[in-house]
Amino acid sequence: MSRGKKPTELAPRFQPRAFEAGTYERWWKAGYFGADPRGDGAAYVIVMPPPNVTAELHMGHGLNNTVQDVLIRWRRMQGRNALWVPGTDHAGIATQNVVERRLAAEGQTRWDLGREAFVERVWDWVHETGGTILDQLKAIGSSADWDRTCFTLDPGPSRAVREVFVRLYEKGLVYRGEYIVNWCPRCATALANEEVEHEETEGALYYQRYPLAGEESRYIVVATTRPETMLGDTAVAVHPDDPRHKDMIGKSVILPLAEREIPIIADEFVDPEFGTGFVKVTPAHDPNDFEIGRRHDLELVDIFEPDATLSDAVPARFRGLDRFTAREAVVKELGEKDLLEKTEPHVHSVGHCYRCDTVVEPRVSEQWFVRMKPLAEPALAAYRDGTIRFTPEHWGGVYEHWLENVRDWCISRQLWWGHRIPVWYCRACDATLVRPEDPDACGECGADELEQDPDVLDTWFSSWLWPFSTLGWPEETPDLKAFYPGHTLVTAPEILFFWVARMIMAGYEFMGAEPFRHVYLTGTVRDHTGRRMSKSLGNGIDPLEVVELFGADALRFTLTNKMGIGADLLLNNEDLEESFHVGRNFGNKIWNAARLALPHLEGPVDPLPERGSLDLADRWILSRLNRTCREVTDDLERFRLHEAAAELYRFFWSELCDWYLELIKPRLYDESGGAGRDVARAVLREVLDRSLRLLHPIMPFITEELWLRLPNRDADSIMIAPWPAPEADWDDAEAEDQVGTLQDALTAVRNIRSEYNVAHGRAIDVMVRGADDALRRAFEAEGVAALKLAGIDGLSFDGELQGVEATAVLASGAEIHVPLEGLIDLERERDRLEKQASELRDLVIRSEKRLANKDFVDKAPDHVVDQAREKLSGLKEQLEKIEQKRAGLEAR
RNA sequence: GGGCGCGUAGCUCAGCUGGCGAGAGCGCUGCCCUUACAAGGCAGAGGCCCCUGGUUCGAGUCCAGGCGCGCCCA
Repeated sequence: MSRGKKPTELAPRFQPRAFEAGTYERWWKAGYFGADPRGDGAAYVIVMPPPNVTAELHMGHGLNNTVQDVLIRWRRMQGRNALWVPGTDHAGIATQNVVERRLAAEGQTRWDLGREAFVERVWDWVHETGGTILDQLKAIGSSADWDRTCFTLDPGPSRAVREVFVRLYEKGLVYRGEYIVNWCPRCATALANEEVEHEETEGALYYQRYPLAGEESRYIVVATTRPETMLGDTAVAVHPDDPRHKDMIGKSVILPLAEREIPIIADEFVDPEFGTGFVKVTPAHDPNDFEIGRRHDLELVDIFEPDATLSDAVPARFRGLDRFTAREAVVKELGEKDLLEKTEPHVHSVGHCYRCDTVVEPRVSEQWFVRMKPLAEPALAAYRDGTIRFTPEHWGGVYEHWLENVRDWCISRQLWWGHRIPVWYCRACDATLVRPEDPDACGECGADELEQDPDVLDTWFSSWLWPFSTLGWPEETPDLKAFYPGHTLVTAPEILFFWVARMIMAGYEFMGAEPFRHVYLTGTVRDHTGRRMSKSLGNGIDPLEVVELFGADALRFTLTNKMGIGADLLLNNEDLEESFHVGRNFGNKIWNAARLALPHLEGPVDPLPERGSLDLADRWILSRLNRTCREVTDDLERFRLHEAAAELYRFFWSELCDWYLELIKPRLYDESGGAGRDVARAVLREVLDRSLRLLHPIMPFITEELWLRLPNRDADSIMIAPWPAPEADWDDAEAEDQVGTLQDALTAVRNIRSEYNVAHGRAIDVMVRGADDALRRAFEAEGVAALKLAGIDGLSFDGELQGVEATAVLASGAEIHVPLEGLIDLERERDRLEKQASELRDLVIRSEKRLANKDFVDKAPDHVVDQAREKLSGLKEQLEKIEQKRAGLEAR
């Protein structure tokens, strides 16, 4: 569908709402987002970090997906077979929590409904809200291949999950066992170590007396931060080499309150410096104690119910108490019995559930685990040999450190929402069946009394397969062949361990290759006071509101512009205008540049003419454009998106709009029928065309809207137009030099006008003395426009000084004289010149010092020394002229 | 306890591999509704680049230590 738009349709103001949605619709219908495994060009693949299926878009998603879309659009324009795989995640705990909360509002629990009905309810919720977030991603312009949208609970990814579980089980890398795990009493499930957030907390250290068995008048003192767990103590430990307590090893104490006799044992783990050197050992409720318990074959006394109330394992008076109430009760009773020696304030780290922030309880239970060491080896090697790289680089070290110390992964969750563990237990013969498909009968005894493991798998157990499960694995699909391994992963650093590292491990284990080569970790979005934006703090910004107000391009440009490598990103949630006006204003600038340009591009436009027929301004802008093109491409290659954005902003605004458009106006408006107008039109078309292409990955909508109105397009959409390459013969140092000095001259004149408040309408005469060749030729070539730009009426060279005039000396040595009879204030002029002279004097001194240093002259590279010499002579000339002029004024 | 990051204009930050007369946006000052744009134009003010040492001909940039602020892991 070839489509052109009439330039005259352009509204005077940039109104993104008028076209963004329609443009997106058209792209989609044209199939531009889709990638074909048989497509041309080398593949370039990004898998989208799947947002929670019921989530709503927040600024973190906005940032993340902007980066991905910039990269994918750029690579697509470069001719790569670009695939961006979208999808959503079932987010086990989070989603189940939401639905449970909704049930609670109806006065129900999931137990009231039963497993099947509850899961139905969750599906209802997912069907109701799922997909919202994907539509929201479309609103910000994301060009993902939506036809491939995947959900972690879809049949394909589900099959991959089972396949992986079975393979790992058969390899001995998945095992079941009774271990101490992190337990969230509110979610009533085990968590992986990574799912626990540690927080420094002001607590207390309780010194408790445990009487010696048989010598009740003597006691030892243990220190603990968690007195309530004493009810589950099964030993007291000391360090074997602790001279103070050596003689106590082998004795026993009477555990107070519980009135049980427990041994005093020796274990290397005990830190003699901590407390009294005696530590209580609670193997069922502390990870270290659990290890001690194993070594000494201690009994496990689990004192908690799943909801962290005290169980039947404790004396009747404590049963049913919540753990924090129990702490008070225990402390109170110990005090009453004179068994509490003292308490001291103590800061220690307390684990919290990453989903509900409840204090996590270490608890022994039977769970499924993945043995991680063997999986970590290739993932580590891939980082160390440079196969996988990180931006910012320092995250590589964090990744490496985690992998070196990786612990086994608890993958079972006591939830109902998720992938059910593919394990069946035979009630007849006790066999354990681990199968990718649901079995009908026991493989051992043939009985059909099978019971499936009630637990589900950690959500991350499906997302770690994402880079290949979304492409059809375990089938050997054409997609898998064409699009694996992928290339870039863009995500937030907080899921480096949860997701990124595990994906790399899974990639090597199941595909024999890395899932991507480059990991780009974004910063964190914060509010203007530096707090992380979050739902609970209520300080978030809804990206869709920003799109409504200012447009997706404004959102994207602002975010891109603000994202330094590794830097957090501050946005004012109380003032969206303040936060996003930069992007919006830039859009408006682009829009208005087109409003000027497009009417002049109506009718046939010539191809870019021979260099010989180009004006100075034309040669200059093409040279600058070339530079911009190189820099932007280089920035994108190095993931320096913020610099690409800044470079484009600078080029478009400060060079194209401020100078080029102004310089060619006389030619554009020239009705005389000369060739000049056609040349200007051809160059203008070319420059706009390329600038818009370079801007497209960051600002897809406005660039499309305007690009479609350009004549001589080579594609039906800018999205599939080729990425500009620099043209060797556009580089033009001479033109850059000439225009540069012309800009200096005009700025000097404008400065004088401004200094003396010369009204805008009042044209002035300017006389230039000592102009170098570059300036002379620049004025010759661009005189008409140049004079207009500074409000110059008559320009002359090397004339006689008038006497009463304002003067400026350019870096090139050229003198600008503006006779302003009646306006010049001699004193002011002297001050002006003196100020400039004084600045120059400082520079001259610095410069002379540097060149007087023999070491500098000998050791610095020649070109640096030469440059310094030229600089100095230039400065001296400039200074001399200013001083002369000032002295002249002094004489009056 | 271990590891990492940050400290540059009033504010938010660029400044990557050392050569800077230190930049941008906002804010500020003055002038201008000049027919693409007041969401704009022109001109300008504003900086012990946290501190102290070191490496180097040369340090905002590299190294060490200190101070202050964050983050991650145990």
